[in-house]
Order: sequence, then structure tokens, then C-alpha cells
Amino acid sequence: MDTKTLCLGVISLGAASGYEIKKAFEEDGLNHIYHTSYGSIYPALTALTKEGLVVCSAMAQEKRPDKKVYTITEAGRGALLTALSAPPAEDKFRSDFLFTMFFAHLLPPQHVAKLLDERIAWYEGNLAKMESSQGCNAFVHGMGLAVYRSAADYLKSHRQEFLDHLSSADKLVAE
Amino acid sequence: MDTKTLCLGVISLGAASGYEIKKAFEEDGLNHIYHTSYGSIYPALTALTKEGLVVCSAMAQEKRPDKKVYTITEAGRGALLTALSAPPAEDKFRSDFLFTMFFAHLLPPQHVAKLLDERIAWYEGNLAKMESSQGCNAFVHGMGLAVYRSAADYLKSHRQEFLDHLSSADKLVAE
DNA sequence: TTTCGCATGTAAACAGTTACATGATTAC
DNA sequence: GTAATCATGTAACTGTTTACATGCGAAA
Repeated sequence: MDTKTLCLGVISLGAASGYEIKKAFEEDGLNHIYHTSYGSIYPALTALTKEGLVVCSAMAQEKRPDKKVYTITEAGRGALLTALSAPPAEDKFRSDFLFTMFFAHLLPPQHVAKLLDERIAWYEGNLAKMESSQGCNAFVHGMGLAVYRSAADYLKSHRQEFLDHLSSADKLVAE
Repeated sequence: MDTKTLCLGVISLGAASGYEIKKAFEEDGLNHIYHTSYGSIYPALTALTKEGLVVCSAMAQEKRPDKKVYTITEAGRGALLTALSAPPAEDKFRSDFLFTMFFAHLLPPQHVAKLLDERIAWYEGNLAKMESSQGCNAFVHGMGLAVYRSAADYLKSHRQEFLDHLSSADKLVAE
């Protein structure tokens, strides 16, 4: 899915500006699905407008840059449906944290402990946020919650065991 | 983490060729952490060699292209340690599947059902593979298992509810 | 006989992030 | 006064994927 399709999807839920699309990717339950930046959103909106998939109406604002609100067209709805009907590409996941844990035996155990604690705190912070705001798609929102919860639970319940294991391996090397 | 660091990590576990590094990212419990392709691995190995972080020994093979086996140097171990000590970047996740589910209300329910079933089958296939082969890091491997299991369980237990919800919403629109 | 696995590598195309550029308002 | 929010956009840089190029051996 390219940024154009992502923007088209958000706009299909209601007219929005580039700024609001970015916010949707940070807040509206889309944050654990995809990431984007202004550098890809604004050019995508320009391209969508040229292709006639959205129309742009500039809203003049006092003492602010004009807010450009994009509305989906019929052609846009068709293009979105086509994009959504294609077989979805494989999920792409990349985690520096997990990669680092894979090589935890090379690091000082107290550094690993810090990374684990930070990660647990991150999950718990995110879970709290997600639990308070039900996203606009309960199924997807629920899946995000379920996965994050299991990740947090796993880390909490295996943290000590893992650290113990690292220390004992360390000792063996020292001997 | 750039591809150079990823390769350095794999080589630190034992001398390997570019081909074997790719396999490690597909099989050895690294597959749910990072993805790479030959197009990024081979140039990374060339760069690592130039920087003196690995050394390359060509193994002549009969009726095959020479196999180039890379071994990590002391400088390489130092560089890996430095890279692993840096604060890990945020996880990056992108899922066409979840994005499509977010807009499932636009699709025919039987198409959504097919996508859900395919996804459940994908998780179960992966889980079976992962359960049979314990990766070389039990902690990371266990985390992958836990997360995949919770995703599969969520999909299985909410599949029908979600489809029912889509159909009933459809009916309301039709009326 | 066709596909899969082994085995390396380059170049072009594509995509995405970051930094830059600008600037007022509001809440702390 | 300082940070955050609102608001848009470009350009350079970085990184990744895909296609191309080559080719044998073994298994299905």
C-alpha cells in the first residue's frame, strides 16, 4: 500500500487535510498499522488531486496558512475499492528492540534489563492510551490491543528468567 | 539498524556467506524481526569488508560460483557492540491486511471472510513451523510465538462476530 | 521436464524519512 | 519564555526492492 492509498482511505472516512491525515495515523487506531510523515502525505495529496481521486477546497483561515481540505470523489472511491481488493502484501515488521535482544548475550545484563523495562513501560503506556480511546474500527482496535497485551505479558513474565539466563551464561564464560 | 549491522550480527554468530545470511533472516528466528534481500545484503558485505569489520575468504566450489564466507573481526565485534548499545529505534510495522480490515465495510463480506481465513491459516502455518524449530534465542523466539498465537486466537475468536457486524451494517445501508 | 536450491552480484526504479523553510496562537 | 499545536510544502538523502545477468545439480 502506498501513501496515496493510505491517504485515500482516511479521506474516504471524511474530508480531511494533510495535517489531519497525519494525526489519524498517530491517534485514530491506525498508529499500530502504518506510519507516515508529511514528506510523503503532502506529495501524495497533490498526486491524488491531479488524478481526480480527490478534490481540494482551500479553507481560508485568519492568521494561519490556508487549510486545504480534501474530499474523495466517485473515481477515488473506485480506486480505493480496487486497491483494497488486491491481495494484501505481507506484513512488514522491523524491530531494533528484538534484534538487540537477539544479541543480548553481548551486552551488560543491566543494560538489557533497562531496555526490557523501557519496552514494558512503552507497551503499558500505549495500552492505556488505546484502552481509553476506542478506535473507529473495533475489530482492528481489538486486535492491536490483544497483540500488545500479549507482548507486554510475555516480557513481564519472562524478564527475570531471561536476565538470570544471561548472567549464568556470563559466569560460564568468566570461569 | 541498517543492513550492515544486521549482517554483522548474523556473522558474529558464526562465519556465513551472503546466501546464508539471507536464509538466517528467513528461517533462524530472525524472520519475524527483520526482512532483507540480496540487493541490500551483498552491498552491505562489500562495505563491511572495506571497513575491516569482516574478512572474506573465497571458498572455491566445483561447478558452482565461489562461496564467499565472511568472518567477523575484532573491530567488527566492537562495531556491533556499539550499534547494539545505541537506543533502539521504534518498531516499524506496516500491515496491508490490517489496513484492509480497517476498511472492510467497503468490501463484500465473503471477500473479507476469505482474507480472514487466509490470514488465520498463515498464522497457523507459521506457528507450526516456529514450534518445530526452536530458534537460536529462546527469549526472542518465545516472544514471536506468543504474539503470533495471540493474533491467531484473536482472529479465530472474533472472525464470526466481525462478519456478522459487517452484514448487519450492510443490511442497514440497503434498507 | 520443470521447479527448487545453491550462489553472487549490479543497476535502475521506487519509496520513504529528515531537514529545511515559515510563522502565528495557546497553554503551561 | 518555552513548548506544543496548528498548517503546508520542498529537496536532498537514504534505503529498499525488483529486475536483470548467469548457471549447475538434484529432486519431484
